[in-house]
Amino acid sequence: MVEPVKSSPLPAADADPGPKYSETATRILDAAEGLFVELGLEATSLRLITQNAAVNLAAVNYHFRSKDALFEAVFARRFAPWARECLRELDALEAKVAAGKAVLDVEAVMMCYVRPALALSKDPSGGGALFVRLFSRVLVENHRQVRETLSRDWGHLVARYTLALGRALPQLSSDEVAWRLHLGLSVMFHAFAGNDILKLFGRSAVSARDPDLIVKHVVPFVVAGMSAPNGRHPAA
Amino acid sequence: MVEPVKSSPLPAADADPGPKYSETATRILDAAEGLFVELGLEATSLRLITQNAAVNLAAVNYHFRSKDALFEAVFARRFAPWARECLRELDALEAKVAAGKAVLDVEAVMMCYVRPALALSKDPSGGGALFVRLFSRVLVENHRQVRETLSRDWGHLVARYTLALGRALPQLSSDEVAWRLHLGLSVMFHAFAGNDILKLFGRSAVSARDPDLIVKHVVPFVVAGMSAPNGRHPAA
DNA sequence: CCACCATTCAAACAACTGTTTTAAACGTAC
DNA sequence: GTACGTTTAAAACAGTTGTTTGAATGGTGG
Repeated sequence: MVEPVKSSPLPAADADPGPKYSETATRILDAAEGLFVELGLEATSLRLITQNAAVNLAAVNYHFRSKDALFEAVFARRFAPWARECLRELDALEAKVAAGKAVLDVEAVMMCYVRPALALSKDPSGGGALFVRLFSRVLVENHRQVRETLSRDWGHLVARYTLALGRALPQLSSDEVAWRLHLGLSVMFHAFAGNDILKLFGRSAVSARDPDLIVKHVVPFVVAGMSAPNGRHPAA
Repeated sequence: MVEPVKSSPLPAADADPGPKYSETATRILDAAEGLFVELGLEATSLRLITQNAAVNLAAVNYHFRSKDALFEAVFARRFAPWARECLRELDALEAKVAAGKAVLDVEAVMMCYVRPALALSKDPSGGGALFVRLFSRVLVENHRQVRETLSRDWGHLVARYTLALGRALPQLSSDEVAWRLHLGLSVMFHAFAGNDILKLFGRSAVSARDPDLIVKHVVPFVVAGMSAPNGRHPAA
């Protein structure tokens, strides 16, 4: 359980490092993370968490207020740095475009999502890969608290992607841009999360979970989907 | 709670009608369905179910063996007819193709999924729309029992789609066909389930849940994505 | 050394969980 | 009428849940 050395090439002076946790709190967060992903919030008991973390039961309510607050902390610990990286990617792209050193096309915008997601999936501590799956649980389980935090603190992130994609697809209405972003992010999100419907049927020929392989297949798919000609409804 | 009249134009002689439930059992299934979707399996207590269904607590263990078996029954009640409809679509398409009355292209194959999914979403009882969301819960919550049932009884359904898509995309390797099917089904599945990531951030410009609107936008996206030129990895 | 703080610990709290049991009522078919 | 499958009712079962309590512990600064 050695903390990985921060390897970001640019320290990003304005980055809020976020709260620091004691060793006990960190052990709780790590244990809870894995269990929440595997079993879900409701099916994971505090006793199982503290047992896996080798800490006392009361430590959870001491360091975090409640089980729900613990879940929020587990989520926020990974989400905030990731979202900041997404913003940095968008900033970098727009700076390059402004300087005439890059073109703002669909692929460039999508790579601003793919690169942070790929970095997460390859996080050597394994926590990043867990987080992606945790995120998809949040999506379908619809946790009220997390949803409020996301829309309050990170709504502008979505706005940034929407704006950039709109510039890359000027021939589409803003309505259609929103749909393309919705669909495109959906594929990538669930691809990285490993939410494989075919696997449910025991018939997934998609080989395992190599993040680079995911990128290789998902990027052409999404770029083509997003760049599709204007939607006309095919005969049902 | 009036049972909708079966409106299938073709009775499909070989269709297994599945188990019939008493009125009490049906009321339990209906109440459980809504609660499982909204709260999840673990967070839904039998007492809440029986209270919503206005039946006695013991009725659950009488009609279904256990809570887990009830969940399976809730899932199977909607899944089986839907999967049979998918098979019927594939049969019909292949018959048409064999007779020279249709071409086996990507869109035709995908419509064999879209039409049943659309019918579900428009189910006037509302149960179909609930089921799609329940299905996505099963996907991320990874219920062992349901997974076993699906791979045992319905694995061939996936094989059928894979085969058909492979014929529609003869220039792709079977590996790439599997990836395209995985990604394409993923978009459609989560689109119909309403798993909207942008909504999590409170910034979904995607107007509501009109199933026809979903089809209108998702079909061109998926067809384009699936028909994308062979994947080469763009520079990270 | 003592006081102070944060932390840990075992124990207990009331509430809720799925499930079972016992009993009594209901309608229908033989 | 008697038997049977169904349903209701109320109660109890043994476990587990999140949370709280109060005492014990540990190290740091005065």
